[in-house]
Order: sequence, then structure tokens, then C-alpha cells
Amino acid sequence: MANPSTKPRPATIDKRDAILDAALELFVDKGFHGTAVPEIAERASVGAGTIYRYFTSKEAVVNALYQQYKGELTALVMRDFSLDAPAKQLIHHLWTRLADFARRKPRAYAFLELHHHSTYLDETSLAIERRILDMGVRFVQAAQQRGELKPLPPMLLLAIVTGAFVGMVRKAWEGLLELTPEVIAGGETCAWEAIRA
Amino acid sequence: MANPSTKPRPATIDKRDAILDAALELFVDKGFHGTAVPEIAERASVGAGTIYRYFTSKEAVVNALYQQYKGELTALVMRDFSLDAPAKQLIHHLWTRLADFARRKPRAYAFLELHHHSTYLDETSLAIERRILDMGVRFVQAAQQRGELKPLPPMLLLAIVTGAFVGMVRKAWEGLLELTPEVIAGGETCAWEAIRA
Amino acid sequence: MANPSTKPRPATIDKRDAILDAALELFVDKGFHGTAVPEIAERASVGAGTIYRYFTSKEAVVNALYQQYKGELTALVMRDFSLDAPAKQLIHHLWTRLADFARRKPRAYAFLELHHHSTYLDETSLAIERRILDMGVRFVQAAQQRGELKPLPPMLLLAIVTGAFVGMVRKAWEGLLELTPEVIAGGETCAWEAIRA
Amino acid sequence: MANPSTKPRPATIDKRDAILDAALELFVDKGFHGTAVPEIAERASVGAGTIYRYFTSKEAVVNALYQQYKGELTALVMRDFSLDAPAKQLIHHLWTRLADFARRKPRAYAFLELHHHSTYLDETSLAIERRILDMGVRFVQAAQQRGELKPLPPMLLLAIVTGAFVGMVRKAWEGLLELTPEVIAGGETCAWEAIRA
DNA sequence: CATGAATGAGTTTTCATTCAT
DNA sequence: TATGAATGAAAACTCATTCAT
Repeated sequence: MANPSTKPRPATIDKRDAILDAALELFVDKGFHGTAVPEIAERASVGAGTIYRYFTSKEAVVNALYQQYKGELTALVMRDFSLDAPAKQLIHHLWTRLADFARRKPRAYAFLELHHHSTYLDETSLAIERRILDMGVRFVQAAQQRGELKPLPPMLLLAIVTGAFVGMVRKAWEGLLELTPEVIAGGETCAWEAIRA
Repeated sequence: MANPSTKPRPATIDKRDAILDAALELFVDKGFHGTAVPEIAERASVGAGTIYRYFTSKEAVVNALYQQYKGELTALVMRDFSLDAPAKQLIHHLWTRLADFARRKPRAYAFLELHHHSTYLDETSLAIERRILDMGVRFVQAAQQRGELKPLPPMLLLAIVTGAFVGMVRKAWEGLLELTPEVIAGGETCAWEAIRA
Repeated sequence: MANPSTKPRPATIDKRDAILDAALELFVDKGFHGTAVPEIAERASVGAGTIYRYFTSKEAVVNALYQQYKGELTALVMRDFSLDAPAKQLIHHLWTRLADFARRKPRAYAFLELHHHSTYLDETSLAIERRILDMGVRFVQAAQQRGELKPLPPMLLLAIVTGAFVGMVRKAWEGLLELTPEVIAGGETCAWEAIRA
Repeated sequence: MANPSTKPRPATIDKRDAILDAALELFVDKGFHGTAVPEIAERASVGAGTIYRYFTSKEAVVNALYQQYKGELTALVMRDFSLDAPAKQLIHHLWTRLADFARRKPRAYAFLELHHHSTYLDETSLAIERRILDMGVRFVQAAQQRGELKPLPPMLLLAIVTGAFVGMVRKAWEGLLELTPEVIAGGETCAWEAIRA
């Protein structure tokens, strides 16, 4: 009642978001093929047909989700990221930003993690992934040239750090580890000592 | 007369194995729900109905696969595993055994990794997983008491090491990293330095 | 505005009824297991999947049919049934009401008769049957105490009368007997003289 | 051991009979379409393929059963059946012979009763049924001409008597009535009084 | 002869998508 | 624009029948 001039916006955005939110939860819990479109509709409190007014297909929904959250995560990590800061500082930046995202939006992080390389992701989604990886490799190489990191294949160091992070978060999903600030900081220490020269 | 012990071989074992092999590949590539039973049958060069002579359902196939390979991997890691060896040696043992398995049976390792906590795994499958985890935690605690590892939550250290390993192997699946002996050894060094006190 | 109470009519009720009608015919002709769901769908001029919007399974369809028609028949027989009327009058009531139903809805009567004790009937369906039988036995006992019926086991007298009725109707199904008013009345005479004291 | 010269007979006949016996039970309990051929094989302690050495198809099994028992029952009823005996005596003969069969071979009687007019019976099976019916009608007509029976359509009288008998036996199947000699005799009295002039 | 493993056609059921309202 | 009833193609699964042993 506060803003009677904006007519078609609120509902439209609300619906699209409701669909994406519902899909996110279900895809994480039951997988893409294990989730039925009417199920998404029901959880979104939306008619089944409505989903097709916002997305061309079920695949379009996963890809929209993937691109939205991968973009969000990338932006979060990139902001204030100085390419020539010391490696230790870069790791700190990366680790805390990722942890922040994973704690604030655990579903979204789980979704990105679980749907990495699925057959139903389109070229756009896969391209984002590749671009981020490329950048990571360049950072590692730069730091290695400065002698800050172990002289191992950059891809291996990247894999170790991101793998360790994913390992930590997954245990948290399973309820086996609580992501307290201490745990996150401890994980960062491990990650740093894993790759430092 | 020469070999009276091999009776159920002719086709029975072959067929069951063919089905499991086909299912392994497809489940890794397209997921459980993304794989149709007739698809498995075709790749196994077997009639669709035949699958139901060996397994009661599609779920029974995933669980058979999970239990077979998880058992195999567990046995491989456990053999000659001395509980009171120095932590560094334990990490070496774990890392090389896992890497050996992941290199020899990459599909099987990928399968185990991707299907960890799926809704279609039965209680037996999930119990195996829990048992292994328990054991891991106890080893870490023992080593921590000897002052060999960082005084962080055991579950975190476990997560860091296994996460790092999975990260390494995943990059190998994607063709971004080759699992040469040097790379594997390098990864081990990282893992060890990540958690050493 | 004129008729606000009839809302779910347009197609919902029509479709459900079309499915039940089609299933009734097919179940009578070919049996429950002998009838395929798409066959029902085709005869009902409905998509195969539509059946599952109205019934949870094929079994649910038989049971819905059974309960609908058994209820209808029971209500028809019960209406104006005076418990303490002379037995001859009760037989007349019963016989004519049953015959009326059997003539107006021969398929439905055949269905009820053929599916009496099937393994796919659920507890609700079987309970209806038992309740009716109980009532019949009580009527017979009362009439026997008044000396109107033969002093034989009530269940036997019940069996004789209902059996005779079913025998008559079955010959009509087979086209060997026409259910004219005279035939029906003749059958009633037989039934009455069969059990009268 | 008494007769070493008859080699292939015992097993062959045993097997065929075992198959028929198993099929009889299953068809009565679960219906024709509800019974799987391998199920019959298992209950007959015979390989599934063996059934096809004795019968060309599942349908051939039902028809063999039908013809065997219908023939047996017919022969039993026909033996010593004098066409010109008084109707009361004929009813007694019929009723006691049928009851004898129904008590000695309840499964077989149930089978004949339940499978009367099924789509899977072949022409031979159906012809037997028709022939018996014809004969029944002629007996009734003869007795009517002698003034012993009610002047109602012969098919109706036949239907009443056989229907009453079936009604009696069915209650026995359901455990609601015990086929003692008294009950059987009581039923006969009812049947006779139902149709007597 | 007897078998039972193997099969593919056929069964019941689900679900992504459409479209009349 | 939003809906959800309707659908048919495709899923999981069953079973009558065959055939190598």
C-alpha cells in the first residue's frame, strides 16, 4: 500500500525468485533429475505452468540458478582483490570470502558445489567456471614466481586449497563440524601451510 | 574335472559384472536419476529384464556398486595400516593407497565420491561410510595427543586432508591435471604440511 | 451467478466418471489383471496419465468402483426396508430391488458379483460386504424365530436365495434368459418356496 | 521297483499332473492373469521351460484344467443318471453328486465356477459347457411335461437350482458355512421346493 | 527330456510441458 | 498474466516364452 505506482514488478520478481528458491532447495536435496517440475511449483506456491513463463525449461532453471549464484560468489571474491598482494593475504581473502558466502547461503554454495560439471549445464554456465579457474591459475603462477608458494603445478595447489575448503564445508553440511570463526580460521591456516613455499 | 570349483562363472558372474560396470560408467556420467535402466542394459549388452534377475531394483544396483567399491577401497587402505605409526607415515600410507585406487579405478573412485550421501543409498551403504569416518577421527585424535598434528577439531583436519585429495583427483578427471607420481607426491606434501603441528 | 454450487462439473467430474465407466466395462469383460490401464484410458477418451490424477493406482480404480456401486445397491435395497415385515414380503422387497438394479445397471451388478472376494479389494471394500452379510443373517434369524422360514442354518438360506438370484441374472448375461417381469416374479416365487418353512 | 519295464511314464505323468495341480491352486487364488507361469513352475517343482513341453501356452494350461475337471464332473453326474426318473430323484442325484465333487475337490469345483466364461477359454471348453446346459434344459422340459416342475422357463429353473448350489458352496469357501451332510441335505430340500410344481 | 537364465514386449506409473480458461 | 488439468512419451519393472546346455 506504500507504493501504488509500481504495478507489475513486485509479483513478477517475487514469482521468479520464489521459483529459483524452491528449485535451489530441491536440487540440493534430491538432484536435478530427482526433482519434478510440479514439485518446484508447489514449493514456490506457484502454478506449474507459471514456471514456463519465466524459464523455457527445467534446464533453464538450473542454469539460471548456477549463473546467478556463481556470479554472486565470483563478484564477492573479486571485490577488493588485489592481484599483487602477498599470497598469504590472497589466501586469507579467498578463504574468508568463500566462508562468508558458504555460511550466509549454504544452500547456494552446496548447489554450486554439487552441480559443477553436470551434463545439463549449458555453455554459458561452464564458461564462467573456466574463467574463474584461469584466473586462479594466473594468481598462483604469479605468487610462485615471487617464491611464495611451493613449486608444484599451479593446478595442484589450486585443487588442494579449494578441495580443502569444500571438504570443510561438506562436513559442516553433514552436521559433523560447526563453521565457527575458529574453525574457519583454523582451516585457513591449514590451507596456507599446505601450499606455502 | 580340472577345475571343479569354478561353476557359476560361465555367464552368471560375467553378466552381473557387466551390469555393474555399465551402471558405474553411466552413474558417474549422468547421475543415478539421469540414467535409465534400459541404458544400463544396452551398455552391458544385456536384455533390460536381465538386470532384474541380478538386482531387485535400480536402487539395489547403486548400493551394490557402492558397497563393492567402498569395501574394496577400505580394504586397500586398511591393509598393513599400523595404528601407532607416526602421523606423517599414516598420511603417506593413506595418500598413496587412495591415489593408487583413484588411478587404477578412476570411475569407481569418482562414483564413491559423487554418491556419498545420496537419498537412494541404503542403511548398509551409509553405515560403511560412518564406520570409516569414526576410525579416521580416532587416528587423528591419537596423533594429536602425541603432538604431531595441529590442535584443531579432528573432523576439520580430516576434512582438509580428504578434501584436498578429492580436489586433486577431480582436477585429474577434468583433464586439468595429470596424476603423475610427482603430482601425487606433491599433493601429499601439501596435505601433510596442512595438518602437521 | 445462477448456479453457484456447481463448480467442479465442467470436466473434472465428467472425466472421473468416464474413467470409472470405461473401467467398469473392461473389468467385467476381461477381469482386473486382464485390463491394461491405457485400455481404460482409451475407452474413456482420456490420456493414460489422466487416470492417475483421479486415482492413485489401478487398484484404487477397482475399489472406487466397488464402493460406489456396492453403496448404491445397498442403499437401494435398504430404502423402506422394514425389519419386522413378514419374510415373504422381505424376499419380495429384496428380489425386486436387486432385479431392478441388475436390469438398470447390468454391468455394475456383474462387476460386483465377479469381484466379490478379490485380492485387490481393500479393507473398506471388504468391510461393506461383511456388514451386509451380517444384516442378512439377522433378518433370517428373526424370521426363523417367527417360524416363517425353514429351521436350517441362516447362512444356508441366505446362500440359497442370493445364489438363486445370481444364477438367474447370470443366465441373463449370457443371453440365455430374458429378465422380463414374469421371469423375475417366477424367480421370486422359487426363492420364496425354497426357504419358507 | 515292482515294474521296471515302464520307463518314461511315471515322471512324465507326474510332471504334467504336478503342473496342473499347481496351476489349479494358483488360478483359483489369484486368477488367470494374476498368476505368472514361473510361479506355476515353482509350485510344481518343475523348470519353467518344462511347462512348455506339456502345454503350448499358459492358455493351454487353463483349458486343459477346465476340460479335465469339467469332464470329470460331467461323468460323475451322468453316471447312473436315468432320464425318466422322477424330477425329485433327479434333483437328489444332481445335488448329491455335485456336493460330493465339491467336497472332494473343492479347488477344482471353485476353478470351474470362477472360470466359466472367461475370454481365455477355447471353443472346446465352451462347447462342453453348452452341451451340459442343453441336456439340463431337456431334462427340465421333460419333467415339466410330466407336471412335476413349475411351468416357468426351463432356463430359469435350471438357473435357480445351480445358482442355489453355487451360493451354498461359495459360502463354504469363505468359511461361513460348513458342508456337513445335514447342510447339503437341507440345501437339496430348498432347491427341490424352489422348483417343484 | 528337463532346465532355468535370458529376453523384449508389455505393464503400471511418472513427469516435463502445453494450453484452455 | 497465471493457472493447473491434461497429456503422451518415457520411466521402472514384470512375465510369457525361448533356447543353449
